[in-house]
Amino acid sequence: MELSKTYSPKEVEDKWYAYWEKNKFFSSKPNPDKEPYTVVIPPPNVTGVLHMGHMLNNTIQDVLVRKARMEGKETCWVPGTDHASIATEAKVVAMLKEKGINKADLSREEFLGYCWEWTEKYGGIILKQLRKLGASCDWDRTRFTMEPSLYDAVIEVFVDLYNKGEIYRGYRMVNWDPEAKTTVSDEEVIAKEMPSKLVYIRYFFPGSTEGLTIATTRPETIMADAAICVNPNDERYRDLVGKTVLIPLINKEIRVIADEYVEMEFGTGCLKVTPAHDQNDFLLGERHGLEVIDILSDDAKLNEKARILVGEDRFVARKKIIKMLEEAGNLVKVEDYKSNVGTSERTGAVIEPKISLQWFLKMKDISKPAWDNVMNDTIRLIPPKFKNTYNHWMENVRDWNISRQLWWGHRIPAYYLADGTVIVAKSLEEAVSQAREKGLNVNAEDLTQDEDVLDTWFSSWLWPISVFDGFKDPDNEDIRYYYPTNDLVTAPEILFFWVARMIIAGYEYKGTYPFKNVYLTGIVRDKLGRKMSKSLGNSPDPLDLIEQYGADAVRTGMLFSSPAGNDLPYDEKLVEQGRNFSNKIWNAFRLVKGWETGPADVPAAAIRWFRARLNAAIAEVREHYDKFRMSDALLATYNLIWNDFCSQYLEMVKPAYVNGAAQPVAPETYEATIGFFDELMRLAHPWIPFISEEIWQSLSARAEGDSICIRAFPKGGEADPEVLGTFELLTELVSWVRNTRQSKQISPKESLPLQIKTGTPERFAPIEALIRKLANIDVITYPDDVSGMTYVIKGDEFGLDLGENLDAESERENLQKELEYTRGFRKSVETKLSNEKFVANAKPEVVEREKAKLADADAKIQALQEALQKL
RNA sequence: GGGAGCAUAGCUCAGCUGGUUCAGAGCAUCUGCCUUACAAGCAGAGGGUCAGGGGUUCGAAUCCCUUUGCUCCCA
Repeated sequence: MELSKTYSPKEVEDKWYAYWEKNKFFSSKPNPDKEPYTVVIPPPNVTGVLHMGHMLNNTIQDVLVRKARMEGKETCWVPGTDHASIATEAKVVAMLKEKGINKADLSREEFLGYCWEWTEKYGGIILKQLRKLGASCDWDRTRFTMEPSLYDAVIEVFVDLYNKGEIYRGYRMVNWDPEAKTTVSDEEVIAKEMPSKLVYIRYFFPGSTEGLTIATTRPETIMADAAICVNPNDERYRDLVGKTVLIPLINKEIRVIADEYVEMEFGTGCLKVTPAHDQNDFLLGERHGLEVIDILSDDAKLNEKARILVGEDRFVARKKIIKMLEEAGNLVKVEDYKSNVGTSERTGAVIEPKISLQWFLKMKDISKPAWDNVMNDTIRLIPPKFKNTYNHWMENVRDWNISRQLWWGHRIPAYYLADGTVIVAKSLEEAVSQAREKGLNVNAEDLTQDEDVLDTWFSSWLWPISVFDGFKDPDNEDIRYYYPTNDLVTAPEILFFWVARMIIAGYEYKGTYPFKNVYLTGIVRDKLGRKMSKSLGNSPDPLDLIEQYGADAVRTGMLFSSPAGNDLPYDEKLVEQGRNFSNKIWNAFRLVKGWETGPADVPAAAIRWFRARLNAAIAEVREHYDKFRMSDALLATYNLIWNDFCSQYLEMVKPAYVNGAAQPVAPETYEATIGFFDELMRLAHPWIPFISEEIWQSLSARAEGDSICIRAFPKGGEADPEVLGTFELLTELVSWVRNTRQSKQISPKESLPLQIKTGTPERFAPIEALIRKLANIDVITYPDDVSGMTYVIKGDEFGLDLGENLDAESERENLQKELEYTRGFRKSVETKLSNEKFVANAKPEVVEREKAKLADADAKIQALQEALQKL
């Protein structure tokens, strides 16, 4: 069969993925005889599509999972999606708008119907895309946060925490999106620097022409002022504390208070305190018992509490009020100013800090075990630098606002009576019976359920438990076997939103950690260092990349340069490098497959060497894996295959051509090489699952239903240091010959004679054939003296007779330079060794090493001197 | 404003408990090759005050202090 010169991944990848799925290699059942290895996927948005961040994150998971599977563990990678309240609702609202339908005109049920329709249409896309990447998830276990079992879990947990007194309802400052008319979470607020005005306004004392001046960027909120605040250490205003001033235009009397929060240097040092419309002012208001006056309606227009400008939009009011203040004689001056303004990620509207009635989860007590067990390394964060960030967050943990003014999601199971009494229960029926138990004479019609839904994270924090139905059926086989899971791979951006909260839920509901290791990936950035995003249009489409280069190439490309926790500066060159790697492997395979076996010499030394080299590399790769150094593990595998196997080993053993005909290789050579190739493919399989399977299947006859996926990951063995040392010598010698040819412009095709002067000719005997082959040497002799171009490795001397090509003068110069360098080197080693403190303090093996360096240098100097004399 | 991190070759980064090969890898550059697996390749080469300064140590890219310049998180 003729094999193409270049590897074409497309058919190969589709073929093998279908084969894997058909044979259910990725499905898992609890097996008490095997050690479980479990990973839960960070659920992507149900209506999302695959982006570069998913690619990075899921490739790392797949590598870990595939390796564990090959190591014989009962491996279970649970896939799924979350419902993404805000994102999905926004998409559905936009879709309806295009059809001319307004959400406000729909009933809750009608709207949810559209949401489910949307979910069914787009919900599976991202999971299909993960298959293209090669993700070895147990697809039969695919879960969704809105499916019945997981939905019920969320409701159950809410009720439970409410009954434990951990959930309460209260007024809090939230990020209000006046366009979407909902609360948005902190991470959905994007700070933008915007030009604004700093307005200086005079507040007069009652019945006086005296007053004080404040500076504000929000003059339209003065009607909501509850106080003026100054710093208690501020000499200028000390006397004013306790007095009152009048709010301009509405002449309302407010107090002057003192608090260290106020910065004396900023503005005039006087701060107007508006508890309803600023987070810090709200806290200040709480401390000083100030009134909260909300003058804005849900769509950010002034309401009747403002008394003036009622019905005006906040930005229009801002302009108008400046003019009014000027006319009333309260305006001092207006300065240009730049301020950071929060905007909504979804709608772009300027976020309004707003007092609102919300549901909260108390965090202080419930998060304690989650805090402790990360700090004491029961759960390891990788890289560990994130412990600092985690600690800081836990130290200052704030109550979690879990309600969202949306419809798509888990509806809060709180039921209200007409008088405002709240009953929290799993269902309306239970709420009714609960109310009756309390002696209330109510029917279902008397209860109204809370309109709001829960934050999406309030369902995904249960993910590692709920995917195994750990709430519905707390003692089932799956949860007992798979929980706690092993590794979690995710982005540092959601360390608190998701990871910390899963740990909290883990301890609260299972009494133990949800996973052992948390690997935090970096963020994929473009060449300019910008985060890849759809709106910037700087992200390649992952599926196009896979189409163009193959999934294996994209996987390796992503991982070549992505140490844990560090950002990945994406460059298509990396994917190209990945593709080239596939191609290299493919061509090595073509070479080996083309061999005919027959009577021939066996390059035993080469085989012995590669065995040793392979063992050393496997040990190195395993160590990198153990420490989660993914890029290093990949690069070690890559270099082993490309440099050691292809450039060195295959060149050593491949048959020569005689009279245009390829010579046969010995059966032993063929067997050994196929064996190595097999092992290399297994070692590389987690990184490049498709091509490794393709080649592995063709190396030897395989049974139907067999796969590299389920074969053993190489364990390696002792790497003979003697053999490795001899080959280092060989490599240096060959490089020198090649280098000499290059600099003297002698064709690689012209063979040369080599002289070796050594005290240990037995070291060279087994590698003579290899020297001949790799350096194109015809005759090797062992004279007492070498001549021509000479070279020294440790104490051995080598000579190449170049005839007229030899330039004695430049050769002398080279040797002289080498000699000087070696003498300098020797001197530095000697200085070290003659330093008593060094010999006394350094570890014995370090001293031994220095002594060996000295001996080597001595031998080399002697050999160099001899060579120089002969010239 | 509070906290954390980073600075090593033109670029992206390794360098793990201070000590062989300690100044590395990949990409890029340059030179020579279409050598019967691979030009998506082969064989070579050049390139660095380890951000600046100080200290600890027999010994520092590595530990400590400091200056400068970036980044992230929290407010």
